[in-house]
Amino acid sequence: MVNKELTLDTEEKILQAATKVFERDGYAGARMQVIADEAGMNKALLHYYFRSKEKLFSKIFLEKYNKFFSTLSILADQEMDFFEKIDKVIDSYMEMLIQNPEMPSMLINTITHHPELIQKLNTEGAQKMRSVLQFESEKGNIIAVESLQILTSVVGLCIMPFLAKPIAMHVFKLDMDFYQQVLLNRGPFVKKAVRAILKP
Amino acid sequence: MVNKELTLDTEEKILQAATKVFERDGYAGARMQVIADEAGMNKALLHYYFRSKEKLFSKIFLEKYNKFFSTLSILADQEMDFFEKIDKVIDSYMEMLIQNPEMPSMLINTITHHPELIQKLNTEGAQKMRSVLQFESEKGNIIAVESLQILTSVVGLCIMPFLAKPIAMHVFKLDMDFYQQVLLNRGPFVKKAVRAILKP
DNA sequence: GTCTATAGATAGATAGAC
DNA sequence: GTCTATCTATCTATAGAC
Repeated sequence: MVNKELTLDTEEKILQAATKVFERDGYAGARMQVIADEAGMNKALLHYYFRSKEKLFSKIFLEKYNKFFSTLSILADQEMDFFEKIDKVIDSYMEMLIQNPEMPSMLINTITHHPELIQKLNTEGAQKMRSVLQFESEKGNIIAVESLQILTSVVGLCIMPFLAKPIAMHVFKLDMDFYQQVLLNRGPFVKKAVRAILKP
Repeated sequence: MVNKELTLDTEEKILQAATKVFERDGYAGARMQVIADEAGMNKALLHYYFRSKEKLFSKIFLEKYNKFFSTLSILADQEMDFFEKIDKVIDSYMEMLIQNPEMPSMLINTITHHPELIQKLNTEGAQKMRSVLQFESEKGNIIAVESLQILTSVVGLCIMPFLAKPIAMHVFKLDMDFYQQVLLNRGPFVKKAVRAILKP
């Protein structure tokens, strides 16, 4: 197996470079010229392959986020204890976040600048999870509350330290290593927190 | 007292119009021409009063967010029961969020596009709150865990339904009235949730 | 202070050679 | 498919009249 870098075809090179630049600079801050430089080719080629900046971003965005939502769908369908299932959701969130810490802020930025893309996200996985919560709530296994309150709590608990990283590091004068440790400890903390919240 | 609109001087008119447009469109999406139209005057006047788009945004951003941080500072200093203090923080968050639901996403967008502005935020209030948490944790009144885990949890629980609003409404096919009710019920839910999390 | 007109710069997109 | 050169649109910012 040769070095993957060398075997990438042009389209893949563009997608990889664009992903990097969009993650770092956001949609508005990203420049087609910078993506071209990063991919080691000319600007015109980006348009040859993807027509426009908008279409290039759309492709990357939907692939990234729909992949995560489909993970959610698979988990919802599996036969297992409810709390085990919640733990697996949290694990899957944390794994994704450690690998892609910019995903939450990229999603928020996209809501502001490309609300139409939100309409194209797969909704199945999240819907299934909501049903699971409603079922457990009706059985009395967890607190009786609108399931949206629980869903937003789990998501908020998972992603907040990633969203807040730049502010928290400035406000509390923290270094990268310390903050990274906080992030790595987040999963176990959230699991305990969610159990405490859900107790009827 | 006459209608406030009529008595505003030019500078205030600009600030009000700009606030509205920046909130709705974000910094990158905002247009000086649109702000001028909204304020009922010419584009050149905006530059006459504020020099540049950047300076205009900076002024509005810092005023808005530092005001909230100073509220936090005042609360931290007050003599009262710890859990009462936490409840007041949550009340103050929820009140601000109901009035300004776009504040969290505006802050996230600013982190991406103007990281230098983050450096100018008042840090005192949040630092005091962290000390309060560390003190209670050492006394054994609440769980023993890095105080950042708790701070990010409280903030995350409060703001998540506001950040997630467009996505949640799409994914679960909800109408505005229903979602507004979820937001109004958030405060009491978060108070209970935080108590559950903090129990040693 | 407030306006009209315009300069100046940037960046996405395309034409056309190879 | 890939490149260079260029068009075109957009938007911030300023010059200058009133």
